[in-house]
Amino acid sequence: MTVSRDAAVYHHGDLPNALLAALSEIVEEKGATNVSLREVARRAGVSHSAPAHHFGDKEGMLAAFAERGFEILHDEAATAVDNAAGGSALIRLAAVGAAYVRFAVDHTSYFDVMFRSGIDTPSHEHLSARAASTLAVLIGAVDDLISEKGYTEVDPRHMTVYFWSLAHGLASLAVDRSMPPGLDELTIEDYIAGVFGMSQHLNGTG
Amino acid sequence: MTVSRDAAVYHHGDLPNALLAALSEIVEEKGATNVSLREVARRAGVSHSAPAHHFGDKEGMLAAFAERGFEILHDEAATAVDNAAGGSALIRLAAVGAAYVRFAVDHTSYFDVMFRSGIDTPSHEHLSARAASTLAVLIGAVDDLISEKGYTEVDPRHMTVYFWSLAHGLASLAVDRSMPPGLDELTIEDYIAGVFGMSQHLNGTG
DNA sequence: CTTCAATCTTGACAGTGTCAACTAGACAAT
DNA sequence: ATTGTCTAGTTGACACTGTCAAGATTGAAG
Repeated sequence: MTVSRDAAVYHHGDLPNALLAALSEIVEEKGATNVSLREVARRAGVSHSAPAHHFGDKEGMLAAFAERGFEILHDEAATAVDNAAGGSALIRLAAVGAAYVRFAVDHTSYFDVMFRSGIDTPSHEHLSARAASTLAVLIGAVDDLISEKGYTEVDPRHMTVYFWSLAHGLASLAVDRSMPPGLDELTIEDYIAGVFGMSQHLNGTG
Repeated sequence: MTVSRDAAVYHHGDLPNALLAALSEIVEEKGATNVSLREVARRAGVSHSAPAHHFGDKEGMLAAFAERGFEILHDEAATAVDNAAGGSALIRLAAVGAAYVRFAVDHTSYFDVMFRSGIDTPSHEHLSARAASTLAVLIGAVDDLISEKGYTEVDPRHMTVYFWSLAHGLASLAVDRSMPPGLDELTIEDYIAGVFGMSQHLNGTG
């Protein structure tokens, strides 16, 4: 994505996308906490303050990137539900969780910026809207489970937090590669099967 | 913790502790990603490069702080197990999880630095040792559950990751205050009861 | 009293985020 | 063709940052 910089180019055509692509590279190399606006600009072949012109400030740039992350996550979670349409509600719920973890592992730079770059999500309107609509996929799957099982004593909000915690926690551990000793040689699919299988085992349906 | 700076003080007596106390303040105010060595130094009333002298560099300072966080978390988790010594192994396991979440909420600055400041834990020997011994508390509680229940088909490593994910995920959501709509007015104790209660409900013992 | 190591300071350097002022180009109206 | 105007990008400056080398100060051991 690094671009040779001969002369000033005043109309790039699609600079915001180019900047976010450069950002993605840098996050992958050095982590979300070691990003600088100026290096993003350098890699995109533009002047040092071009990014701020498009995104307002550094946090704005990270928020724009995180927004895209939520779009991708939303789509992948929704697709997972569709692909598991033939199974039980619990299967679909586990599919959402697995999609969440796979997203974190396959798109680490997005996950890193979304959850660990220090941006204040609520203060970015578009970003928090995307986050909410992503969460809605999970909530829908939980509601399906509750109505399928006919649960009456279960608070759906608690169950949502339960599955969200499970998925987000596993995703965090996997991205950090901080698995327990003796478990770090397993693949991410092993973790997913183990954890969501544990959930089903404890549920007595596995 | 801010100290008036009249003249040079060459032997503070306990500067490392004073620096980490100042760090804690700043993290609480502005988050772990907005910390600077120089502001830490200013608040402790010393010169701008005193922190680097004690901790090597910025990441070293964060690592030293994170190390203390793991010590506290270890102690609180171990205490939780002791306090639940009369109950079942599952009760003790839930107590460890609850202690984990309470630690994150009550000591947000520690949690923030430990897991979201971008430090590379494995490259800090003391830090990763403390992290491992903290994890050992959880592993012990899992082993107890498995032997108490007589599980034979359950991989203890999978079960460890399961409970760790649950606790770490809930802690992350709670610290970020990113709970589902309609659930943000509940207290952290509600979340804990809901999530670990969910775990027991699915297990058929609650 | 001397030496010495540890503690902390001073000063410098390159890199950073942000802001104001400037410029280049596209595009429409005349 | 000329003009005007809006958007996109630049330039230059400022205060702040992490890091490093060199110096200053102190407590303690001999």
